[in-house]
Amino acid sequence: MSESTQTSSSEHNDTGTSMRRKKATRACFHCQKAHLTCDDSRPCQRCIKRDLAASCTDGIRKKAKYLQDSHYDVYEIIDNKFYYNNSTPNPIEQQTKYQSPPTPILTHSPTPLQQIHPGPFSTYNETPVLPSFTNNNRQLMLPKTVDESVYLKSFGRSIPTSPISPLSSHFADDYNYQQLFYSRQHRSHYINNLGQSLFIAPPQTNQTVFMHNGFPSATPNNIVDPSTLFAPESYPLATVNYGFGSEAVNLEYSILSNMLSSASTESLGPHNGFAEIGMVDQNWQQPQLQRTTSPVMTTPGGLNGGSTSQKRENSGKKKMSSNTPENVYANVKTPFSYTEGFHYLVNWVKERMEKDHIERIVRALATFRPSFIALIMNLTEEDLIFMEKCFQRTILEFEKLISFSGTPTVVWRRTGEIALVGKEFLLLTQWTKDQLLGKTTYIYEVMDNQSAVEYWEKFAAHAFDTSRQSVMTTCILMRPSGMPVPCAFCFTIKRDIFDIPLAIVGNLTMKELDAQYRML
DNA sequence: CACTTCGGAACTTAAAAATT
DNA sequence: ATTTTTAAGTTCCGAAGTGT
Repeated sequence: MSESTQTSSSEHNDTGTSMRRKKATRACFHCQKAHLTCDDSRPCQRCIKRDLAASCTDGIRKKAKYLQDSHYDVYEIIDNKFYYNNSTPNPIEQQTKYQSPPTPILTHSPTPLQQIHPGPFSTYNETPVLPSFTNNNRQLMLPKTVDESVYLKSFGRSIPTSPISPLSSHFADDYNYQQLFYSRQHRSHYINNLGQSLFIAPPQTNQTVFMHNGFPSATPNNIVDPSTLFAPESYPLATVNYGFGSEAVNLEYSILSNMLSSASTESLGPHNGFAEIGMVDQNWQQPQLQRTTSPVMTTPGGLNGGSTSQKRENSGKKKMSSNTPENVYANVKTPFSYTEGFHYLVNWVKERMEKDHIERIVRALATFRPSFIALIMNLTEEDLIFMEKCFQRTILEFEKLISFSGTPTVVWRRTGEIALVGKEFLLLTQWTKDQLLGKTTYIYEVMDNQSAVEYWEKFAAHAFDTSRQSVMTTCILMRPSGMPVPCAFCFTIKRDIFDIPLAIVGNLTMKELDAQYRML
């Protein structure tokens, strides 16, 4: 302890040869990976020497453990009301850890009461807890757990070299391996639990969907725990007890098991809006992943860094040939199948992400799934076809618009499938139009892992939040060369007439790197 | 002999516990 | 309220391995 003070205090008043050099406040990705001395400049000296200047970005830092399992990662306060989104802790840990109730999600405006509840609440014998703000549990106190506060704090003491570093970071596949074992001990505990929560067959539950007035609403969340409905602490119309406790688990199970195992639900035919989104429970307790034996999954892609970019040999790319409104209306004869996209997402994530990232994405998906189902369930095939026409028609309009804007822009579907790219985006990312549109490419595939996770979390949080359309954030795009491009990222969710996200328009501008180059 | 990899010591940070 | 302890994370030294 005294050692360390000595070292740091002597750093600039003493020329002694024995003096230890000051450590870099933040090692770059390459140095971190190589366990070598870095410095605070970007690109750092070592990277310059090794010709890695272009990709010298801040290394990844793990979120502190106490923050890792915080489910209040992203808060927003809007009109004194309070949304949360993002990763809930591993339910198993959570059970013991959080005596405190989940934070209710307030909808921005009263909407018709609607409930979807995934069966019995106490699968694991935990009683649903009532929401309350009076609790003084640290986890419920805003400033402590808000991402931003962490951010600010770190600014307070030592200014991070990269302003975007706390939010996103470059995550190369091979590095996942190291990450995974970086701190084996406490991690393995976490991973084991997660393994269980994700891959052990869930108890059987029937999902019931309650609608109010037969009226689907655009409420961000619609799980209502009946026991909280009449509780004084509960909110007048739509209280949420979701993402916590057993429901969360069930939903997670269902979404995962369904998405991972079910054969294509596409064949279910018309009137089954469920199939359309590919996130249905349709026999979800049936082919219950054979994984029960090995709860700890090995992430094939992530662990060996091997299967880098095995592209799906996309079967039938439904190209949007129509380039006039007339064509759109004439040519679209079937609904667009989103199922494939969601399945692909799950496989993609499974293949190249670390356990906790998988978990976060699955949770994010589970967050909007109920709303999705509620909205989609009473759509007819015709509606779906109509929506697809709308989509394609919209794309046509965007196409014109985008050609005039100078901002790198991409438009993708709710599954992430890229539908339109501006030339500035191509310049920025160095992908060719053909690479992105020629075969189905998903927006998260051109992001680094961390950014992909964050994107899905943010999308989940805003998918059904009609009070705001745009989300500002940052993300790191990956060039074909593997070079990360840190960007400011703003995306806008365009919804269809049923309030279902239809298209997402993303604007990206390069960040940080140009600043670094200017420093040279 | 140069270069790479990586175990683990040294250091940093921040929460929790102890002390005033 | 302040200080100390504890726990968990990060950096990078230097030993060991690999290539030429």
